[in-house]
Amino acid sequence: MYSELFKWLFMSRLKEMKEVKSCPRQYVLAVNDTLNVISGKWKLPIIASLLYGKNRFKDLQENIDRITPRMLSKELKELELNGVVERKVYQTRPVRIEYELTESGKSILSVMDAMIEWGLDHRAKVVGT
Amino acid sequence: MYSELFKWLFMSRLKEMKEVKSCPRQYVLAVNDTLNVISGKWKLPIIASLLYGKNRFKDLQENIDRITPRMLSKELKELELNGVVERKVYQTRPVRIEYELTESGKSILSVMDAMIEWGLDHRAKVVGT
DNA sequence: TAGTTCACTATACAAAAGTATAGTAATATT
DNA sequence: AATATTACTATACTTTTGTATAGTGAACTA
Repeated sequence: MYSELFKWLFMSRLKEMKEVKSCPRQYVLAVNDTLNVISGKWKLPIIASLLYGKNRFKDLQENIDRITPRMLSKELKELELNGVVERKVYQTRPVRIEYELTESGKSILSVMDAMIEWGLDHRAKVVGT
Repeated sequence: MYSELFKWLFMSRLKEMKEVKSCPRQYVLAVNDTLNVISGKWKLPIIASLLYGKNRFKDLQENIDRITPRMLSKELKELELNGVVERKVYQTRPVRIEYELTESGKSILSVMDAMIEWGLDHRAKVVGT
């Protein structure tokens, strides 16, 4: 488990560098990578939609309530840059463009699992007290 | 595992409600709760700092590089509202105020673990290809 | 050939998130 | 009595993020 080590995390933001020498820098990067992929209003709905099977621009636009083409386009580009989504161009006439989750994209469900678990637990604790 | 069910998630943002009837609504809430707690520029550094043992306002301010008192105050209030942090007032003269992570706050490390794991994996895949 | 679909882009704007800088009130220290 | 520390708050501003609305160009369809 990383938890013990995580206590030494975030050295980039923490000042007392001497004491945080042993901090695993790559963990900070890993957390930031993950947050970049899932933060923002539309990233998760897009990922969920792609998991759900909708993969053309139009499909996504119809499937995700109130998203504008600008946002959809922008977010898809970012997700592609981040290696989470792949844009495939099929050379039919007319060309058909499909967006697919990469392996990494699909495996982000593991993070969702952790978030669901924590969220449910937390809600129970807060309501319970 | 929640993964299979997660495919039916995000009904709040998805239009085709008939097909998503079986969606576990509480999972969506759980994910949103979790994201609320960890998103923003300063939430994780604050949580990390508190784990690390720094718990007075001044400590946190010195420990978190470049945070302004306005942001620290604002974020601590939000974290308190969300049940992640507890503000304790000790009736000494002068009063001493300490911020502590609640049980929920501490357990958010499990989410971090998942994010570290995914982030490292993802980085390896992206660099590796 | 007029209209429709697909896959976007452009421009302008509004709202949310974060920053900079200064100030306050209570107490303690010299 | 003057200065310092703690725990903040207030005001104004900038940056980032997201929205609204319209338009483009290529192909297809009636």
